[in-house]
Amino acid sequence: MTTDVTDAAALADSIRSVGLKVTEPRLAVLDVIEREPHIDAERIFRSIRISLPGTSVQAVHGVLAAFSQAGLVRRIEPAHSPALYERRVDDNHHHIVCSACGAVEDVDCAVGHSPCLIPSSVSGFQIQSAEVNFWGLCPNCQTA
Amino acid sequence: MTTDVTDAAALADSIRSVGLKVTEPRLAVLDVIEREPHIDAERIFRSIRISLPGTSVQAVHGVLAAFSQAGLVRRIEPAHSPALYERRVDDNHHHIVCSACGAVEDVDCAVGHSPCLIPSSVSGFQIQSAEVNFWGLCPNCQTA
DNA sequence: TTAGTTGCAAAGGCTTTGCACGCGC
DNA sequence: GCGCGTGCAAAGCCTTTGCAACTAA
Repeated sequence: MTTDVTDAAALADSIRSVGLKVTEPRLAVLDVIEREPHIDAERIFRSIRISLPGTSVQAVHGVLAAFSQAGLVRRIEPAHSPALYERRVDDNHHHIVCSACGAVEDVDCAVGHSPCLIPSSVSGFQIQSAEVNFWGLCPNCQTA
Repeated sequence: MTTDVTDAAALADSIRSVGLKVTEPRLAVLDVIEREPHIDAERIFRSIRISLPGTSVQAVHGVLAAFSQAGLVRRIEPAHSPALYERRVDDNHHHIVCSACGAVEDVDCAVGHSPCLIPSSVSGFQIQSAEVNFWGLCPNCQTA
C-alpha cells in the first residue's frame, strides 16, 4: 500500500549517504524498520523472508550491525527483550515499554515528561549519553 | 577485615526478614553484593567459590533470582553487559556506566542531575517505573 | 518431618564469528 | 575486476529449566 518505487529510491539514497553499498537485503531491512519502528531482528527476518527467501537471521544481524554502526538506525536494548531497532532520529528521545505486551513508543524529550538534563559530569564521570526508559501499561493492556 | 560475626548475623536477619531460609550460599552471595555493589553473577560466583567450592554459577543465579524476587536485591541490566545486582535501596536512584571499563556508580535522584519526574501517563501509557542510565568515562578512564 | 534449596547437567534465546561464494560499484 | 557483502554453519555468552539429594526450620 506504499509508493514502492519512491520509497526504494529514498531508501537506497539513505544507505548510500552513509557510505554503504546498496543491496537487496539492506533495502528490505531498512524498509521494514521504516514501516515498523522498534522491531527486533527476528521479526525483521520474518518480514523479509517473504520477499527474500534466501536470507537468514544472521544476515539480518549483519545488516543491522552495519546500519547501526553507520548511524542509519539506532539500536535500543530494553531489559527483558531482545535488541530493537529504529530509524535514527538525531534528537535524543526516549522510550516507554509496555510491560504486558512489549509494545514500545517514543517519548519526546522536550515535553516536560522526560527531561534530558545531561550534566557534564556526575561524581567525576565525563558523561557521553543518557538513556531513559519508562515501563508501564499501554492503552490496550490497561483495558484488557 | 570486616567484623565477620556481626555481619553474618545482620545478613541472616535480612534474609529471614523477607521470608527466605538462611543458607550458606545465600549468606555468601549477599555478603559479596554488600561488599561490592553492581556485581554480576559470574563475579559473585568467583568470589564465593573460594569459601564454598561446591557452588556453581547456576546456583548463584538461583540465589539471585530468589533475592531479587523477594526484594532483597535489585537487578539492573545495562545494555552491553550481563545483569548486575545491588543491595536494594528503597529510593529510586539511577546509574552511570563507564563505557570504557564498565564500572557502575549510583546516581542520586535528588541532586538535580537526574530528575525522576515520573508522569502518571505518557501518550496513553500508565507508567509504573522509570529507569535512567548515563554513559560516560569514569575518572580513571579519562586520564588513561 | 517437610517444604524449601542446592547441585549438577543440559538446553534455551539471542548474538557473534569464520569462511567461501556472489554481487554492487 | 575488486572488494565489500552475503549466506550458511557453528559456536559463544548469559541465563533458565529439570530433577535428585539435602538441610534449615
